[in-house]
Amino acid sequence: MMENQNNKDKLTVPSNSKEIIIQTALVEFAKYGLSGARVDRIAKNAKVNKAMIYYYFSSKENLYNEVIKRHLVDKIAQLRYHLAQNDNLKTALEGFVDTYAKAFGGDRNMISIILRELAQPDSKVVITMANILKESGLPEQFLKMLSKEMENGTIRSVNREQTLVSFITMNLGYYLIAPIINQVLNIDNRQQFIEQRKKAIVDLFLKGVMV
Amino acid sequence: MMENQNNKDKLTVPSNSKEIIIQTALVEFAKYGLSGARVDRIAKNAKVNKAMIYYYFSSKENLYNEVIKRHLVDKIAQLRYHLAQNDNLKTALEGFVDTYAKAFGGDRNMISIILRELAQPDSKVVITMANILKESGLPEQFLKMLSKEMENGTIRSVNREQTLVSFITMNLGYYLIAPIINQVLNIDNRQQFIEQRKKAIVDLFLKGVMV
Amino acid sequence: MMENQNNKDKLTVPSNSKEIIIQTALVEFAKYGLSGARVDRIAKNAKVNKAMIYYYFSSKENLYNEVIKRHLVDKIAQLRYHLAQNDNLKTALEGFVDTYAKAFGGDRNMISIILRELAQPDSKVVITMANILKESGLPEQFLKMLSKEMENGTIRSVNREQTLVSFITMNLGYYLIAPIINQVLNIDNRQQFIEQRKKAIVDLFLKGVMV
Amino acid sequence: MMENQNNKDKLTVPSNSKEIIIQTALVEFAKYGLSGARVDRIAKNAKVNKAMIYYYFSSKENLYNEVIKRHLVDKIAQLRYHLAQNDNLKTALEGFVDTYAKAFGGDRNMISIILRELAQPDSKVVITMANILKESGLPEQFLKMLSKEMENGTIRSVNREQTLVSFITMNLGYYLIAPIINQVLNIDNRQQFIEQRKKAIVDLFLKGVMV
DNA sequence: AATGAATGAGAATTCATTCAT
DNA sequence: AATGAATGAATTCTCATTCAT
Repeated sequence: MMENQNNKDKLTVPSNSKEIIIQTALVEFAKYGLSGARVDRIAKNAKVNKAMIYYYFSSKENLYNEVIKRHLVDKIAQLRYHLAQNDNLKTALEGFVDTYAKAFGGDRNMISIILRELAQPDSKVVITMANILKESGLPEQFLKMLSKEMENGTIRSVNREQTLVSFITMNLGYYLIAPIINQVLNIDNRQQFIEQRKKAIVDLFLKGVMV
Repeated sequence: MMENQNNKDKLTVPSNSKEIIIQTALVEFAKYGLSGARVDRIAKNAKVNKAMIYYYFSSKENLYNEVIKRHLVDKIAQLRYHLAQNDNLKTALEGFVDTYAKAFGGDRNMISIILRELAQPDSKVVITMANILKESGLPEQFLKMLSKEMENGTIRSVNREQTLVSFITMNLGYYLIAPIINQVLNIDNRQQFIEQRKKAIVDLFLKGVMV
Repeated sequence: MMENQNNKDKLTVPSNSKEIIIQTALVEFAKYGLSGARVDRIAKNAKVNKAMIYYYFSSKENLYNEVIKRHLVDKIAQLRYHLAQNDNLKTALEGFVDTYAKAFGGDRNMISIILRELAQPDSKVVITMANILKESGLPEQFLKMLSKEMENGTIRSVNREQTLVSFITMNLGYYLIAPIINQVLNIDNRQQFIEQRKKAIVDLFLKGVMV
Repeated sequence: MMENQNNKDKLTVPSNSKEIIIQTALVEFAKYGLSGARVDRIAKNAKVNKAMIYYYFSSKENLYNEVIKRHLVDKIAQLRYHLAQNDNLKTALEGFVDTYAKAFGGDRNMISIILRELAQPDSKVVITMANILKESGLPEQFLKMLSKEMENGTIRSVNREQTLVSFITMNLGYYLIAPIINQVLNIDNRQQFIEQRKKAIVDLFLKGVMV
């Protein structure tokens, strides 16, 4: 009886080594990539015995996949959660822009991991990401919004796919090449720049598609 | 150019192993990154003895730097060479857009390498690239162009830096995340998409900044 | 037998994990040998917690010894039990042959373990087995039987040790190299082959030693 | 020119590390089995850098297979070479018996390896051995010899397969269980025992099959 | 008895780099 | 320039064993 109770108590406080490993590994993989990451270093930084990493994840590569799964799911969840309500075009765009900023403007670790994956032509992670995006319905929703506005005559006739890509790249693009941009333009107040960026994107885009 | 001439001049034609190694290494580094690249594999693919790589380049890291130097210099040269003449805003933009397409729309190897470098916060390569860009005067030139057009009243008053970033990301952004975009939008004719893209960028941008 | 009774008598039926572990370990050691066996796998197959194996057996090697002790004792017991009554030579031989078939024709696990032990020059298990055999009096009994028959003039004068070895190897030998024999001779009905074998051994041996 | 000559000279004295590794590994695998063998120990005993083992053999398992290939080929070659001429039954048998003694009475290393393989039900090595044996035609040749002699009336009617198995096990069997036999029968002069054994086998077998 | 987590000492394998020729 | 062999320091992964509860 006491044992059962103990077990139940334990369930509420499961060993958090696994979590610590995942968090530590995220940073390691972001810094060094899959091949450059060192299991030893992860273990040391996570303050766990190296064997525990194999106990929970069975291989470095698998740990990598788990890290991505975990954090990508988070990012996607954010995107979905902040999904703009389609009140009118402007507020919808502002919603999107804000969501990008929230998802990628903060923690740079996942950005690093994604960049490295983008470098591999047939990366499974990229394929998965694309599929998740597709299935999320977000791109379609954006395209439909454009169609509707064109029909309404609110915006001029544009190539919808290209317009979508323009919007995405204006948003995501900065987060990807931030290290270059920041240096070229001597940006020191990153947060302020992002706030300006959000406005500038909506501004340029809206004017750009208006009749 | 001078280099080419030198090579051709030499009567005692040196083995072109060095060149072959650089080309093979480019592909290897693009595929696997610096830490994932294998000297063995480069040697095998280049069909040279592994020791020769050390004979010519003394270390893997040095070979990597040589590869980047060589191909980045090429890219920068292209950017400078195609540098738009400032006839009027539209043709200038078209020139820029075309230059991006020429520089990054073809061989994806350097894109991969750059993506991986962008993933590292303090990448020396990124810093170098940023410096080269800065010193090239291209950003400044673009900003000045905007200033002039604003003064002329040709375009409306905009945040110049943000506008520059928007323009760059609309251009470069696609090449960076092409693997995702292509899959999400089911793009099979890449070349055609790029042609459309060039027009769409200029179109959206021009309308976007017009008074 | 006494052991079985004990187990059944105990009202506070102890968990039979120990037994299950021994049986599972037998299979594991037979398949992979001592060094190839995995405590994890034994635990998993026995459906017990790995630590329980150490609780009961304190080490892998000790578990191995327990397994051998248990099953070798069984085999020896069988050999003793079936020990032929020395009515006449033929029935005695038939008894022996039958005993071998019963001891080694069924479960191949102990055969595997013995084969691996035979592969080690100074295997303690082999030494123990030899001692048990020696002390069992079986070889001596066989040799005496031969002596008596030679005195009686029932069989011709032969080297008794070699004759013993011939008899043992004809019996045991098949069980040891069965995997090869079965394949070379395309034997599919193993049981039938063993029945034939029993007759053939007695037949060849008897004729072979007759005057 | 000088270089070419040098190269040719070198070809006559290729690095013998590979050979040394194979010989050392044979002993290691015989002693400890595949899973018990240590690459470190092989390297140390062979006095080569551990990495060289992977340079030549790419994995421990592959080294094991190469060792077996090499030495099994040797053994089979011996068996074929000593293949008895079918003058008459007795000399043929003597030839066989002698061949077994030559093949298995000397170096015990391969015996150990074979014993461990026999312990694994679906050992590829065992299957290969059986196939080689089959294809060698030896068993068939023996069976045919028995048939002919039965037709001639030289020997009595016997189950040919069983008779073959009896002959093989009388020969091979001793070499397999020598550690037990030697101890049970207090054999110290192994070589002398083998000489006696050769005679005893032929003697018992011949008498056993005679009309 | 029983469990999940943890540990530490290996053991296999890899790989950049160097050497001898 | 070129090659095959060699080296040594990692690096990933394994596994018997133990601990805390």
